[in-house]
This record gives sequence, structure tokens and C-alpha cells, in this order.
Amino acid sequence: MTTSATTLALRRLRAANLRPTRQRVALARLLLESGERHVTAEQLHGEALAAGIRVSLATIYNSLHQFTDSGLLHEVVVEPGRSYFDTNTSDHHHFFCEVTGKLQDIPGEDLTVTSLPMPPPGTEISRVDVIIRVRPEGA
Amino acid sequence: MTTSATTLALRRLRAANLRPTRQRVALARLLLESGERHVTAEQLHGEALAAGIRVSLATIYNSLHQFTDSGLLHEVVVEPGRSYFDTNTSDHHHFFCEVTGKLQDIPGEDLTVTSLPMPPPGTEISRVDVIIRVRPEGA
DNA sequence: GTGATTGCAAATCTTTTGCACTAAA
DNA sequence: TTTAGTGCAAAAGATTTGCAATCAC
Repeated sequence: MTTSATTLALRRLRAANLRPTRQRVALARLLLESGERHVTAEQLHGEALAAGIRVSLATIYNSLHQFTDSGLLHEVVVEPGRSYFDTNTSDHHHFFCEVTGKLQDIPGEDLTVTSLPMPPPGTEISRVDVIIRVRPEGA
Repeated sequence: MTTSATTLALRRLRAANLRPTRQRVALARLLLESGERHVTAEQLHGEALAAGIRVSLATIYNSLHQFTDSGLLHEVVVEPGRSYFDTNTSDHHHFFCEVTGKLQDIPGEDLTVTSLPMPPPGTEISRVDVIIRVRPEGA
């Protein structure tokens, strides 16, 4: 597993034209090995340190943004002042609980926005984000 | 108009159980008199000062959140690190241009999300936010 | 009066930046 | 080499907080 995950991380970084440095490979492995997840920069930093990877928070931010720009991650904005990065890059949307702060995927086929309106003149649609905000029952 | 706008602001504040202080009335008037808009705290502060209303940024934040909690405003989260407040509290969605930072309403009837998925067990849906991200054509 | 509201300045939190140092190719 | 990437610490924003002063009722 370890070997093939490393290989996957390497392949993905190379495909994205990102030099596979020690830190980027380690972060890519953390993100790719654990299945689908939603992480904040701070969380990933904590995990990296816990896993014995010496990496600065600045590099975490750099890497998250480079990964996002390369399509390895998706950024999800649900709260002012905090960004989540989603390792699921397929077309899908999210449930977000404002009480617990928990973010959860909605499989792509479970929600469709029919008949998108025309974008403002001179612009084209780049992405559609649907956030379904939920709260604990009876709150 | 000035008189009736004041009256409207007053009525709305009273209905929301917010003591109509000088600052709150002035801010409510700024927000209600100009039609539908999307403002940031910083912007509103600037406008208030320009209009000769002495008010601190802390009070702007307090008021925006109190207005939001009372349903006088809607908060729209499109970018990490910046909150927009929307004076249109009817059911509708938004276009957001990541290049220009411009936020624009989509009339409620122009977009419908059909067949909402079941929310996670133990939760109920409180709101559905759709952000259509756009970019200048050919960018 | 009395309790809610405000102002101010400091604190907090997330994210970005500048620059010398290190490492990949 | 040589150029990209990293760490660190400082800076930059946005937002919140604590507390004394002020205002609505």
C-alpha cells in the first residue's frame, strides 16, 4: 500500500507539473491515502506534524493552493474565515452543519440543478456550488 | 421619503426587537433606502462615515449580525475571509465572479434545485445556497 | 436610574509575504 | 549549477472581545 500510494502521489504531482518535493509528496500521500476528506490548512498541518513530517504552515497553504489549481483538490467555502479543501474532485455538492461545522459530500447524482440561468453578459459559468445548510433536528 | 424610510427602518428594528439606537437606525436606513445590495462590513462602514454617521467598525459588525439573526439581512459566503450581506432576504441564489469579486442576484424563479437529497440522519435542512461562479468570457 | 448599546484599542484567527536557505533536476 | 521550493517570522486582513462611557427607555 505504502509503495503504491507513494507512486500514485508521485504520478499525480508529476502530471500536475509540481516538483515532487519531500513535503509535497508527504502531503499528497496524507490526502490521497485516507479516502475522501475535507480538511482545513490547520488540520492538515496538525496531521503532518503528528505523522512526523516537518513542514511549515506556509508550505501547507502553498501546497493546498497548488493542488487546488492543479485540480487535485477542490476548495469549499462555507464559512467566512475558514477554507475547506475536498479530496473528492468529482462533480458533487455539500451538506454543511453550521452547529457542528461538519461538511459532508452529496453524491453527484443525488442532486441536480436543472435549467441554469444565463450568466451575466460577458461572463461564462465556471462552476456551480450548492451548499445545503442543515442543523440538528429541533434546533 | 426620508421620513417614511426612517419609519420603515424603525418599524423593522422594533419588529426585530432591536432597540432603535441612532447607529442602528442610520445603518438600517442606509441598507433599506438603496434598494437591493450586497455589502461588506468595511463598505458599509465607509458609507456610514461618508454619510456623516459616527459609528465604529465593531458596531457595524454587531449590527450586521444582529440584522442577519433577525432576518433583515442574509449572509452570503463566497470567499474565505470576506462576508457579504444581502439586503434581499427573499429566496434566491447568486452569481459570483471570482475575477471581479462582483456578486449578483439570481431571481428565485430563475433557478430551482429539484429533488433535494435527504439530509444526514438527525438533521434537517435550514437553507440551500447556490453559488454560480462565473468568469469573464475567454479567461 | 438601569440595563442595553457603543467606541476604542487590543487581541485573535486565518492567510499571505519577504527573504535567506535548501533541495530537486 | 540553477531554479523551484521551503521555513520562519513578520505582516496583513477580517472579525471579535473587554471594558468604560453613553444612550434609550
